[in-house]
Amino acid sequence: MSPKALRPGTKAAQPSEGLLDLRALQRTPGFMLRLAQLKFFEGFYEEFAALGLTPATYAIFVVIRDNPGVPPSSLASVLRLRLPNLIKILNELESSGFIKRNRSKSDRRAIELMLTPKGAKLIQEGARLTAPYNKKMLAPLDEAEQRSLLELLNRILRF
Amino acid sequence: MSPKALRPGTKAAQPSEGLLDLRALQRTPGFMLRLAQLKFFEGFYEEFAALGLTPATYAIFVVIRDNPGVPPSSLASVLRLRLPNLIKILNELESSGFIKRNRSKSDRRAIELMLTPKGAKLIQEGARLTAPYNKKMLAPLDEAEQRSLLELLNRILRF
DNA sequence: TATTGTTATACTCTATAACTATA
DNA sequence: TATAGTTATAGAGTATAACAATA
Repeated sequence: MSPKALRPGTKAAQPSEGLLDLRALQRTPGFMLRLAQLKFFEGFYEEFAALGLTPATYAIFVVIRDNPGVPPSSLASVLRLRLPNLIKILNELESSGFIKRNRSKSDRRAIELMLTPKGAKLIQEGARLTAPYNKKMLAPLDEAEQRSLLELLNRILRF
Repeated sequence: MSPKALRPGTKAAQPSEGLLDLRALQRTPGFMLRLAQLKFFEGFYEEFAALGLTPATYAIFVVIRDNPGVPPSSLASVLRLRLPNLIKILNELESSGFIKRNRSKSDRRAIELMLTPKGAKLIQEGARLTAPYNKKMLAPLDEAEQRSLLELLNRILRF
């Protein structure tokens, strides 16, 4: 692969950035996943800032859109958020008029989450930014490689 | 691919987890990267807890080991940590006797970071856990796919 | 004046415990 | 008694501003 700066075992002092031997980290999937995720989230904030969407609220909108009536507990589970932390976000989204909470008729403890028309409009606008955003983030990969990456990630997570 | 629960546009109420339509998120690289990273970090804490290593300190040890004399500013840059946040971790690692700070002779503002023998021993023990840990995390992928994933992540990050 | 390292501090994200209302 | 949702709160991670020492 990339013949990286070979810096043998010299005791050379203060190596400056760019000349560092990072090969061990480059072979560490967890570290590379962290850097990739940081890159995607930073890019997301730039791209979606005008709409006020964050990665978390984007995912929340998408799941409610595709699963109207989903309860907070299921939503927290699939998004890997703790329920109390999700509730805080839902409170903001509801008081801003983007989502609605309905009491279930069959189990009056349960909440059914729905998008309001305002929320549906917001995620629809967000969805229009998604393709160009992903394209920019994945620019170094060709189409087949982009599909491959997604498939490998899905397999790791056993979806 | 996986013929996922097809749930057409029924207005069906309170879909329970496992029956949710998550196809949009599964096609969202940023979201899948977040889930994969969470999986790797949770697995890391289980595997390395006995040694007291975190993902952050593991990476710090590896970079100093492979680049003795590296200054904090370069370290922060490659690990994508803000310098003040890295300094706090370095203070703990130094007072625990794992690393040492030397003043540079040529530029007396600069710090050269080194592992102590104790620190070198710790990362050596940590390195022995790395292969089995990565193998467990990547178990759903065969060898070629594991290499492919790493290479795609490296390309995204232009390493 | 600019740069390296450092401290102090604020903010966001995440985690746990406890409460309510329904079952 | 157990469960879904909620509140309060503590902790970890991450951000900016300001300062000391040196260049």
